Amino acid sequence: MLDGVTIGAAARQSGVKVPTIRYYEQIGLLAPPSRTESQRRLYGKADLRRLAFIRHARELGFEVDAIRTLLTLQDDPHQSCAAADETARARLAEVEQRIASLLALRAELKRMVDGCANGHVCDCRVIETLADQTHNHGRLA
Amino acid sequence: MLDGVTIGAAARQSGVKVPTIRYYEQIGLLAPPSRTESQRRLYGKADLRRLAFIRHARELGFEVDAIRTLLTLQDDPHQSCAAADETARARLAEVEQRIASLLALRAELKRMVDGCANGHVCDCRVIETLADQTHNHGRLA
DNA sequence: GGTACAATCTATAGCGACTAGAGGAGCAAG
DNA sequence: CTTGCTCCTCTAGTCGCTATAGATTGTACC
Repeated sequence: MLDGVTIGAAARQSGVKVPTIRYYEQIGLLAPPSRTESQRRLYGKADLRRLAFIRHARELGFEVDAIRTLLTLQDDPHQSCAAADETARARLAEVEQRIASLLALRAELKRMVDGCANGHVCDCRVIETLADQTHNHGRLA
Repeated sequence: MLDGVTIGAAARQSGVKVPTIRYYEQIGLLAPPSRTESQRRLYGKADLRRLAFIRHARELGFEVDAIRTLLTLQDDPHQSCAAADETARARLAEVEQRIASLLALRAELKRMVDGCANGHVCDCRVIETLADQTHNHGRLA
């Protein structure tokens, strides 16, 4: 199977934008695909799967370097999966951290918004809340 | 008031790094402070408050442009607070969205990590989970 | 076949929000 | 006086794209 789909179709199917696909090729995340005579890229099934993989991982917040690692592991499945597990674990910790801080943030934003009488005159606490530095984690006074 | 603290002290007190303070000045988020004879920046109380405000807002995930808006409102408190409220509301929506997707992500990562027998041989599902774009139980190349 | 228009190509520059480095000057303490 | 820290300016790099320019090429319709 030497033929495949054009970059546009690949973009549609994978959900990765055209320039982003080219960018991934440029940074070596995606191998250069075969080309038509007129130098157009042709993507096969494997490329599409790889693209979907990348996209999914990016959506999950994995950095490109982490994805590179995962892809290497994928390419050589006999390797230990410890690295993949490690990567996922690190990410999980990160995510839980992030969730916690976003929950705190949401509470604060809610407080801010609630403090502002919706259709009323300026009784707004948004700025005061932001200016309020009782969240001082700086040492000293 | 001609004196104040140096940029290093300001950084320590506000929690904003020295180069970042200079950067904020450069992009007009912070007014150029007074200087010593040898051209060192001197920050007063108001500057420190503003820096803390900026930092707090950045921590809350406000973009620099949004902060600029908030600072303008702060500088002229007679203006309607609707804009500030609006900004905060938009941010809140964003944050709730973000939390939702992170919760989904956490579930997926947990599933991934749990799928990998901890100290054991490769039974690892990290890569499969990531490659699985349709939530089918397909295998990958 | 002609013509219009979409998709593709390369190459380069820009974005946000910093961060790092070079190379030099000032200042406080031993 | 010298060591070592802080500070100065300036430029360039980071990450993960995104946008633009200008040149082909492929496709659809007549």
